[in-house]
Amino acid sequence: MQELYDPQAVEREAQAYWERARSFHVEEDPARPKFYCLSMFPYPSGKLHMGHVRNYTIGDVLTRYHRMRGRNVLQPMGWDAFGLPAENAAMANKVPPAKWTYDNIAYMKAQLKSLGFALDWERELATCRPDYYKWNQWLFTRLFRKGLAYKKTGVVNWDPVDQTVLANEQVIEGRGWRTGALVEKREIPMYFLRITHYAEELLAALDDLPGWPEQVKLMQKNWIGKSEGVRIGFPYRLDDEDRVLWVFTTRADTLMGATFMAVAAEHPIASFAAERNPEVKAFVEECKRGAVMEAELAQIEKKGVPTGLYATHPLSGEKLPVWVGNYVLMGYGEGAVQGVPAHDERDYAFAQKYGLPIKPVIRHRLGERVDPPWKPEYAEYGTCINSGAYDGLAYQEAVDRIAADLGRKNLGEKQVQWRLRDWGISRQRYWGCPIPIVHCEACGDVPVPDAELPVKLPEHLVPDGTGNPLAKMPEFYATRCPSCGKPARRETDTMDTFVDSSWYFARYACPGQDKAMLDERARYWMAVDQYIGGIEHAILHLLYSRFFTRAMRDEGLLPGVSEPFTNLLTQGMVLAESYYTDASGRREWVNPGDVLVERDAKGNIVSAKRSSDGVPVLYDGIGTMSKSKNNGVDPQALIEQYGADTARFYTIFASPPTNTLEWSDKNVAGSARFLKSVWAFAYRFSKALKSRDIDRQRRFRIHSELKQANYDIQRHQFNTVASACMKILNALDEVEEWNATTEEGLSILLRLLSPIAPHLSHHLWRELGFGEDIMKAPWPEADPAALEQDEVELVVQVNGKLRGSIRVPKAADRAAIEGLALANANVQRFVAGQNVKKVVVVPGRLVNLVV
RNA sequence: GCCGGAAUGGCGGAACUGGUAGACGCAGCGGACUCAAAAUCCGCCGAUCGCAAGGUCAUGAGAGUUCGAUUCUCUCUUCCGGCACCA
Repeated sequence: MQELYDPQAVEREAQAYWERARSFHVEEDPARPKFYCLSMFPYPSGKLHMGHVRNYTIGDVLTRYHRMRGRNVLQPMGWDAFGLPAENAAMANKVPPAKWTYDNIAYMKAQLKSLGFALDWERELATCRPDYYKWNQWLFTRLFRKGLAYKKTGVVNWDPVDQTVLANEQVIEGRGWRTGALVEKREIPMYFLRITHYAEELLAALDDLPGWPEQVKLMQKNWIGKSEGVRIGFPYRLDDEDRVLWVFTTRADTLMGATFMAVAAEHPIASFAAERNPEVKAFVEECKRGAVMEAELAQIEKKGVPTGLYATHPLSGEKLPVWVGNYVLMGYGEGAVQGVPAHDERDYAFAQKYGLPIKPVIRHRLGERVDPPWKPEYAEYGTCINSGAYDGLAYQEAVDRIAADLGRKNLGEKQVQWRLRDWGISRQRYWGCPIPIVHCEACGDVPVPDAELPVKLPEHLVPDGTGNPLAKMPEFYATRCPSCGKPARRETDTMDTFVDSSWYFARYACPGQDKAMLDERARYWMAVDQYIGGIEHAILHLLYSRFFTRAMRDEGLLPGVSEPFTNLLTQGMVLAESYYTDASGRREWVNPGDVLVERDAKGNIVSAKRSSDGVPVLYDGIGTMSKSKNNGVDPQALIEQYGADTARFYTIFASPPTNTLEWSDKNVAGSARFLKSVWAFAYRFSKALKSRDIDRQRRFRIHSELKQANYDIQRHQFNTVASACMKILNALDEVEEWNATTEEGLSILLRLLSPIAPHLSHHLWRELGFGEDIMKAPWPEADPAALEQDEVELVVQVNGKLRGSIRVPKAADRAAIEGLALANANVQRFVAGQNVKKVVVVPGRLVNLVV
């Protein structure tokens, strides 16, 4: 055995072994329990970043662990290959998105291979390939025929200079990112998927996902947002015609306190009023300026303007003014609300601002009055007052009675309302999956027949930022109607890339299948047993995937499978420090790898300079790795300097998977040092003369660590598993004793370490003669006999404060323990002269004397 | 603004079901080896009082429950993620 650890050589050799043995190839095997372990696939942005390394290392640790525990483990990999960055790169470099994407895939695939992940590459897929997106299109036509996909108008960000639709990301402070023009809202026809059809099921099924973090389930629950309330009609007259203005409210009990109505700027009443009233028109136009982002909308100043119209209160007959309000969302409920200033904070602010009456109708904890300023108690449930027939009723009774009374007048009924909206999938962009629809003047929107699928996306175009190039390309859009054969126009919008990623996990099960979207192999592998990815996907991607799985189930593609992911692990983000210099007048970001930092004894930064030229740099704090701040750490450099095992070990050791990980080059050196000392220890072991002795002390320590490590691995706290490896090595290394316990300990250490640092473990396992392939060795379990102890140490507290410790026989009874505790000299100092009122004994842990 | 998280030494983090706060590692300091440096090895390492034994304080802030709270409850602060066209 070589004396020095050469990670590059060890890794090359191990990877060649796995390649030769096809170690990661998997097939369906009904005889063994299956385990489908999946990490979210990457967007091929250029090269791997540390977030990828972390994500795939976590997945690989679980994959190798379950493999050693005898499961048939599938871990595939692919590419989320459509999307906006490819178009941006295309514009910047005048290269087609396809070429840029395929080049990136090739580079990143080589990087993934160099990290030694146990991936079955024979299942690789890329969403931009026709053999994949064909099935997006196929399923879309099925959903379209069922009415689960349909067309209606939707609102988009419009850049009036480039004459193009912008993504939210491309709108910066209300302006287009390339043109700087003020962005406007525009309504255009789009295709929607009817996710609301499954709203009830998507909500209820969250209770049957014990393997998901509570936090994610709660976010999804709130996002779906079921609320039970009452739909209420307020009659009004328009153009000598009787009409009804409908609102939805969860607070029908406050109906008698309604003093005004407010409608969204897009509401038909607003449009009608705008035609007659210039003030309303100006306000509606003002509302149309700006972007569509909810976060922005929610923070703008609440404003409104009266339409001049009045609606009739359905119970009191009072005339209520109808306003247009910029805080009313057209997309939620009816696009109109009742204004109850006394019991709703937003309505209160609105009424205060415009001098509208405030009429308290609920007795709240502070009494019956509503006086400025607003207090949260005003919005709480209470009994009705000033409400005529409803006085004295509590919330539920009031709602029931009011709904019943409204029902008799045909002006209301109880209703369930969802916050969840249908999913608009149309994108006016080139680099995506074409929507398989042909627009025919005679036949309308006709889905492309199966035989003509896929609708192929031409791969040679270069977008120029002024709209979708497909719409300027007759060879693409000029076609004939599949139904009547007359000339027709092909849809040029493409699908939201979230569609691509909503079912890829099932497609991995069916490599090579070109006759169907999925086949019976998907039934063997689905659902994914462990899904791993960033917390930033907690809502959209995961919800869309849950929806798609149900849509596929109902198409007969996945019988009996409703949930795609049985267990979910949401990893934290990888952060790094950022530094800049403003020597040149504007901020120039310096990569932390090029910064020399000087710290004081407390570790605070005293000064920092660029290593290349000594220019002083300033510290900007810690944040997500990004191109704009030039603080990305390139995993490639790390792999080249230390090897893949160190990169993997560090990302696992640095923090638990769910935490954010703050990058530090110095800590990497510590991980490298540990792997080096494992090698050094193995080398000395290989040379040593071994006895057959067992030493109980060390064996106890090793098996205690192992027991804890096995618990930690099950709860996915991998950083302490890495610590356990260090602790075991420390225990082995403490004495120069080469016996049977050393050998056992080393074999435990290598197996425990192998999911994290597989190359080194693989090499040493063979080198030391433990076996042919460590992946085929059984996972180590703690030996209960090794954990037995005759004596235990108990901590002694007086009034909850630590005052000493005692050693007692394992079987000692309460009285004996109490006696020993009181005999302790330091304990005596604090007990002397006082009454012991109570003695708490926690077996195996502590004694607390209360005086 | 709304929804969901997080906060422990100079730093990353540990602490099992409410039971010894700071495991393991990094950085730092002192020493050994060396002509010297690197590497390696040994020791120290929350604050504070004390010659020492030991004491006191301390888990973002403030309250509460408990024999005992980093852990449970309430209020607040700061930071992070998401908000439907970034992926």
